Amino acid sequence: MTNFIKNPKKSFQDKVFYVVRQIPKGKTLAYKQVAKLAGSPKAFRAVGNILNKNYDPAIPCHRVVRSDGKVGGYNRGVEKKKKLLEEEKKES
DNA sequence: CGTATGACGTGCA
DNA sequence: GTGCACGCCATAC
Repeated sequence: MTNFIKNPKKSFQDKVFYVVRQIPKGKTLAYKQVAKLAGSPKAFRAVGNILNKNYDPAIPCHRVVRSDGKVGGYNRGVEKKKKLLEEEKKES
C-alpha cells in the first residue's frame, strides 16, 4: 500500500456493496440478482469474487445466496451464515 | 496485455 | 434428482 488512502475505485464492487446493503433483513438475494442490480446480469461470478475478497461488516453478504437456494459460502464460515439467515428469517 | 482464480449459473448425461 | 463440465464477468499478478 503506497498510499494510506484507499482507492475510490468506482467499480463493480461499489455497485455490489450498494445493492447488498439494500437487502432487507430476513430476505436473501441471489448472486445473479445482485449482479443484475449492479448492472451486469452476467457478472454473478465477479459478485461472489468481490464479496469473497472484500468482506465488510456493513455489508450483509450473508444474505446473498445461490440461485439454487444454497448458502454458497461465507468468509466467517458457512455454518455461521446459515444460522444468521435462519435467525433473521424467523425474526422477519 | 495475457493468464489465472473464484462465495456462480445453466445445460446435459 | 444428482453430478459433471463449460461459460461468464471482474480482479489480481
